[in-house]
Amino acid sequence: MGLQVYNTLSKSKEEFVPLVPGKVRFYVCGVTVYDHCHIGHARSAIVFDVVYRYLRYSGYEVTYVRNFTDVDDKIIRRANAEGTDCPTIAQRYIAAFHEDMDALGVLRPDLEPLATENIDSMIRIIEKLVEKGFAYQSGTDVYFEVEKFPRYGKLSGRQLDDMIAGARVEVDVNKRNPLDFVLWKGSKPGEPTWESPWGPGRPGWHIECSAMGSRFLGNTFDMHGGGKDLIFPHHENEIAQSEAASGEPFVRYWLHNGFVNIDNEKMSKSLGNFLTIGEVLQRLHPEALRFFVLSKHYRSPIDFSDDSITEADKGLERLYGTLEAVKERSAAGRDETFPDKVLRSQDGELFDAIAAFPDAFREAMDNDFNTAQALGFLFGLQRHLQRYLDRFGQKKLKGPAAALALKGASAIREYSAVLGLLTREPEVFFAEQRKLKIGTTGLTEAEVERLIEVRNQARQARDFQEADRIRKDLEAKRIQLEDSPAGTRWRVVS
RNA sequence: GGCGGCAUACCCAAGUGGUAAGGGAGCGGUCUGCAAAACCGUAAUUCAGCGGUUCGAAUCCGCUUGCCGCCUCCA
Repeated sequence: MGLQVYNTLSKSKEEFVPLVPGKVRFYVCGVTVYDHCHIGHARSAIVFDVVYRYLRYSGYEVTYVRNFTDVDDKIIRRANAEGTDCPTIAQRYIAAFHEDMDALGVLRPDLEPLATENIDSMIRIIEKLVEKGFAYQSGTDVYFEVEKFPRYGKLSGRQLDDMIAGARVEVDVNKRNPLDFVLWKGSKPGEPTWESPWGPGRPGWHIECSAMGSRFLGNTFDMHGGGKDLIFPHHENEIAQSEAASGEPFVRYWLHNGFVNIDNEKMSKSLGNFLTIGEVLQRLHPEALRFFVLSKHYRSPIDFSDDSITEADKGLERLYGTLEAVKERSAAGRDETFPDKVLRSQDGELFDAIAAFPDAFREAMDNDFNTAQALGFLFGLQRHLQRYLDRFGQKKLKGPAAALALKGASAIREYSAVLGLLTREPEVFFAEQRKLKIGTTGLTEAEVERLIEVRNQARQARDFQEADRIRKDLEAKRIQLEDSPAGTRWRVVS
């Protein structure tokens, strides 16, 4: 069985069959660039990054588009507040977004279109909608008339009547139906403006994604992703506009990721429990944030807390710890190759675990991107590998013994790379961890290293009382020492 | 009011009809000068409760309880 994905449209898992065999056209709603991104954006970006990576790993040729909404009320407001213009604001936060994504190891999509560079496409769709009678001009605005589109509500599972009955639908005298949404807004003084058949103005939010999606991926494309909160109205409206205009189905599979809560509360600016990606990366390794996100299924809500990120941190360190051990202990014999029979004779259990791993990993990922299960399998392989290393005590591995260990390590790295994890050399990772956390201890790296040096001299002189005293002092400052034949390592514990 | 989701060991979490993965914490052991890390062992006769379908259910159906999200800009 191949890839199964949960499709919001059918509310069930479906076999993924791309429109064109071997190719996937994939669109994800990007961000509105008016402020720094928060960890909710990070989750969405990481989740769909893994979808992208896994599709490519599975052999698909993927065209991945993620837009920037760079014209919007919030951007205008911010520009006015700062006495500058919208492009300045947009460019600043696009740069910040890229900085965050790069730090998180989120791959750049194949295309990152800007709304403001696709106004013509939007106008053409709106023209077609007016022509076909799905849209009407009212004053200086143009609206989509939801009652003209019978399938309205099919994604979010709502009935028009139910929605109107809800108390929170805004009343607007310009609209024929309160649920009609704006396609084109007549401009007010001081706002960015484009010429159009309906006078100067700017596009509504929903039409942007319809236009960029169809322009770069065609009238019908395979996958569209975004946060759960976009299901209604944004994605519902995209479907209505696009399908009304083209007369073709818009998207085959809709994927939506769950929210991030903070200490079991919804993250929001009004609650003040808002964490930007930049803030979190001040104290948490980017791969640990990734690990945290991927340790739970992408559609479920996830709770960000000190405990949950500490767990993620420890899990990652365990994985990297084994990679480091392999690297240190298997230096010799790196270039030698041995037949499987020879490798298997070193340790049948490890050899078989390595051989069985790819299918297990794929099975997990094929099941609607079950990264949590995939991670579980990764730990299984890690344990086999570490157990194998431990069999040799402190001895260095050579020849086929080393080759088997290296084979295990490269299996771990190959598949964790599909998750965007374990992408660094282990010693680089641990050095980054120390650098990140040393600030919370009140010491500097140099001070710690000097104390370790003093302690090791004491140990050499067999003055264990002094050595243990230094270690205890460091421990009190949350610095943990590990003695090994390769020397003394240290880390900051949470 | 409408729509949808969730409830699995101390905590996090996978499991979607065949007899409970994994991680963290704890406890015991191995290793170690002692530690730490790692490894080994240990933890749910049971999956919110009740009823039903089935040879068989955490998994399907119904009801009950509790929690959460969306319906307004939102990842």
